Amino acid sequence: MSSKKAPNKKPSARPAQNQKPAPAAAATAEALPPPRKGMGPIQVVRGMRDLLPADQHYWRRVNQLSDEVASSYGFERIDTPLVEETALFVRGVGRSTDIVEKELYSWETPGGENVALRPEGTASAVRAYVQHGMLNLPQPVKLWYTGPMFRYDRPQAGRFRQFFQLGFEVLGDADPVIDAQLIIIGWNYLKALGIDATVRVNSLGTPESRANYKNALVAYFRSKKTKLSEDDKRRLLKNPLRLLDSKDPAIQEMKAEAPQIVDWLDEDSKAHFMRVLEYLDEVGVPYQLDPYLVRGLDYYTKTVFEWYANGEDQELAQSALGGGGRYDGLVEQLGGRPTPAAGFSFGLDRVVSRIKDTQPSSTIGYKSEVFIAQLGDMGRKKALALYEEFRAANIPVCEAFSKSNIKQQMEIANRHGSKWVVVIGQKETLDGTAIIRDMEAGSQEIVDGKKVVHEIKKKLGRITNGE
RNA sequence: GUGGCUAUGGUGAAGAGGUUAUCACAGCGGGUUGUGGUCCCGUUAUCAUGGGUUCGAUUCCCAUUAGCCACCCCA
Repeated sequence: MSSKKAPNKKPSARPAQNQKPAPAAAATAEALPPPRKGMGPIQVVRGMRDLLPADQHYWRRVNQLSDEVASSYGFERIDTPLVEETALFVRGVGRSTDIVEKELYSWETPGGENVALRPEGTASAVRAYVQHGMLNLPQPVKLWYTGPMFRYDRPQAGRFRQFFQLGFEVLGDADPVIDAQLIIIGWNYLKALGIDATVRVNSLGTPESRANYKNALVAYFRSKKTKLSEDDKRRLLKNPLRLLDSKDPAIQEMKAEAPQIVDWLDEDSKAHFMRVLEYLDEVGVPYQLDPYLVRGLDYYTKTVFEWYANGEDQELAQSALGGGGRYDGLVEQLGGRPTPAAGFSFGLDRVVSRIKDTQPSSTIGYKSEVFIAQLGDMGRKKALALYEEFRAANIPVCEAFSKSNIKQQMEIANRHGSKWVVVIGQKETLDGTAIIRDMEAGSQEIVDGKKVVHEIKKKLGRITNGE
């Protein structure tokens, strides 16, 4: 019933809770859909994308493996909200990082809260650890998660505003074996997907040793200030460690003479780092020492690492597949007791695009070995019921019930790669039979309508003579 | 946020300042309503959006938007 003419009732399907009395809209009832003047059909928002059916099997594989790997290493899944208080990321990730400074999707709610779409997962995991008193659980607590993250970055190949991360976090343990094992997990994960990658490792030491090093570094580059570009000068002030990452050839040269962080590590950090490397050696995980590796988030201490895909095509090799490290200060910084922790994450979009490149897919779409074709209304009814029988028997089966033309149905069956087609028409319904056609041989036989599923089971080798 | 390149049907391409914008693939329909993968036929585009130059633009110019690339940064 349409309530169009109802005099007093607003036909609003979805009454907004705190709707303001939009004055303009009241005047013209027609003006509801915003007229995107001159525009074509609506498209995805910039930096966002659809994961189409054709790609889903890659994602399924990646997600299944995530689950397997995580549980085989004793990690438990956690899902945190996509929206958190903005302060969580400001305090967690670091105020002066780009992620917070210019890439945060944040806004004020109608209730006046400052919230943001999560740009990464660690801060939320730590927040949950603190909030739910997980310090009372046997330590360490091992958590893993996967889901979309959001950064208002400029899109590029392998870089989106909504992207998917797989993350592992180990909270409540300072032992270097944790760091090593995280790297081993990542290594095994990539290996299982057939991705050839190298992990680069470095140590940033404690906040104190890092600060000392930073001073030394700044002093060094100050002395060469005249050779620095504007960009690099800005970085010198804001985030000097990043200078080491610069692709500027001038910097590359200066780097050689620059103080190296290893020389500034405190004894504890140095010993810690050595242990990590020893463990990696023990397991035979190949790694690359990278004294210039600095991560973009402020919370890292001691061990840091990043994965890069090996191979010629530099486009993808440029951007990290994932990375992580130890963050011994973060839990305290977010209001918990001082708690050591470490973790890492993978960018699944990049992982998927990598396996797409190296391992092109062959199978697309839903595959089943049996197709049910029907003719006439009686046949269709019978077929509909038969479909349920197959489902109950756990036999993958497909159909095209909306088609009445048998020819078309055969065509579709063929496209699905079905090996057998069960045909039920007027005649079969009346006789209580069904036709089973062998698509490869091109032959067909008539069977008892009640035994169709049984016959197919036999053909699929699910029943041996004994039954 | 800065700079460069690009923008033609669902996809991949071709195209010229001017009457019906080509080609391939996919899709849908059909080849006399009970049988497939070949074949044949039909059908599928206001040439990204807005503006300008011109008698005339999809083709030239500008802006916008988006994609890609480099920077920045990162997963």
